[in-house]
Amino acid sequence: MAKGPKNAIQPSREENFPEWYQQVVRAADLAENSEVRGCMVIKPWGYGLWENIQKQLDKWFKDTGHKNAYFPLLIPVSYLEKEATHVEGFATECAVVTHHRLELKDGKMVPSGELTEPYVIRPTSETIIGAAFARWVQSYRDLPLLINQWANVMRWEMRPRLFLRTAEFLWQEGHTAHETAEEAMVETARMHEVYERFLTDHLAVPVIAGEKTEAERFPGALNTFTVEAMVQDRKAIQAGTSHFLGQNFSKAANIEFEGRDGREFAWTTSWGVSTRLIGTLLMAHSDDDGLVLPPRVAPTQVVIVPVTPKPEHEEPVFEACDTLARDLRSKSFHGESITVEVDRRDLGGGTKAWEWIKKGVPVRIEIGPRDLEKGTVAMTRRDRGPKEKEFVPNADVVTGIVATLQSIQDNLLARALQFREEHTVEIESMDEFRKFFTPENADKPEIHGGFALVHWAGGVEDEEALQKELKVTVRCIPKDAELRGSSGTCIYTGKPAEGRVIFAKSY
RNA sequence: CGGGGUGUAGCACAGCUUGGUAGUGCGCCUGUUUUGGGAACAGGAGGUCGUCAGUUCGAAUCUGGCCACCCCGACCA
Repeated sequence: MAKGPKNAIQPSREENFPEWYQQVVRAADLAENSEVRGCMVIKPWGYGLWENIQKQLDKWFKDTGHKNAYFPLLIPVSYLEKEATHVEGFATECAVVTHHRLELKDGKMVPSGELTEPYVIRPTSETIIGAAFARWVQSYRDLPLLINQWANVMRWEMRPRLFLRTAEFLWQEGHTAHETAEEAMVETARMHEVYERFLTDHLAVPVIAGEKTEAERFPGALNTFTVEAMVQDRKAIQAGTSHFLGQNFSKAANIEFEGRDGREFAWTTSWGVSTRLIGTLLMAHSDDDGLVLPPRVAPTQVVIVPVTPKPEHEEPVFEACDTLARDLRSKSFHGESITVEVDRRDLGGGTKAWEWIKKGVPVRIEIGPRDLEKGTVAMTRRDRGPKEKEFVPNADVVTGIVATLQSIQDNLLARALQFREEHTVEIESMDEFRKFFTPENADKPEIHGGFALVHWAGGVEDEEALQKELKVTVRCIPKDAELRGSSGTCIYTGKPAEGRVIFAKSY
């Protein structure tokens, strides 16, 4: 019997993290590159993850008073022009629609029927939603207006990577309008917290919540709040953002209403997360055997693999599998019935087992003839080694499954948190700072760095200089008082600084 | 947009220097034996060699144009 390699994914994370990432995406059958550069085909296993993310977040959006709606894919260029900073921020990555028909010329279809005004395919929808809000809001009694949209957007990226940065991606964008600045700020903070809670409790990804500096702010926003995660190459990834837009967009789009004391402009917010969450999830938890999924978002939480050495075993073993599947499905985990799949495909047991390992299914159960005799099953957890098989009495599987799933969920979070803490340091000098962010091997940089908590009082130019020198940026000004720490001296400018910020390399 | 590289079966690649009619591994199909951790054997299907032109009796192989993709940089919520 030929043995496969020790680990399912080559190269390992240590050897080549970006390549490992791509191999995990492929091995787990999440998505593939399409014939259109920068666009991806999201396959059922990847889309199942997105559906779970959607389902759970959507519930929270509704719980906090929002309603879903849908706005057009095409946005008149003149709309983008209305907000100066905004157009500047997105101009370089817009796909532009200029024609509305094709004509056959020399056997080729060529665009014809030029539009009088070109459209951009939405890179985000502040402007077109703003125009709708302007129509909908007449009086302070129409406020607050709390809208969310699930949609695709397009940003023409130079260097695409599946889930992390693609030209087209799926996301959710919330857009709200309020009577006062205070209400809008409360909304911004509330959704920021929703994201923080979702990443922590559902994706088991610990995040640092905080505010962006001017250099990293959303084009057109007064304040941008972010949740930043650390993934296993110790880089930061922005997992969700919530923006306080002030009156910038309401003035641009004329969201004006009859207030309690005369005409006023509304205060707006916007907030979003995207399919990037899937890339974040992957890089936070997966190992050298492939994807590792937190039970709360796994498309299938338990897989049952029948082991049938002889044809005559099939009937009783399949029956036992189906019975167990039914019993497990009758249990509920966080209010949803447990998702179970029985893999009856006619393939070698080992092959099937490894497929599910690579897909990251939290719990794998094998049932064979010997188990039928003893009334047990063989159980493995994806957060442990692939050979750590436990033989569990049948009845205990059913009674214990909820606790097992929760234990995996908790373990993943604890593990990720520990990883982040191990690679978060307070730094007091530029020498130390440079050393922290400089790989020892310049030709083939090893995994290095992490989160650096430093006192900072620099401006946009100072951040740009550091980005140029070390490829690091301020990820956020942490909300958490403990991380923020006490006042001190800016590590770069020497000016007094109110507290610490987080520097890191980022996606 | 600059610098480098690669296009050969579903995937990964060899063959090219020295032109002679298409190969290997994985995957796929059929059969037999297998099956408690990535099975073995036998047989089989699958390719206008990125594209257009040139050289030649003959081009995957040599020459030129074009196209696509990848890496590095620039850019990037």
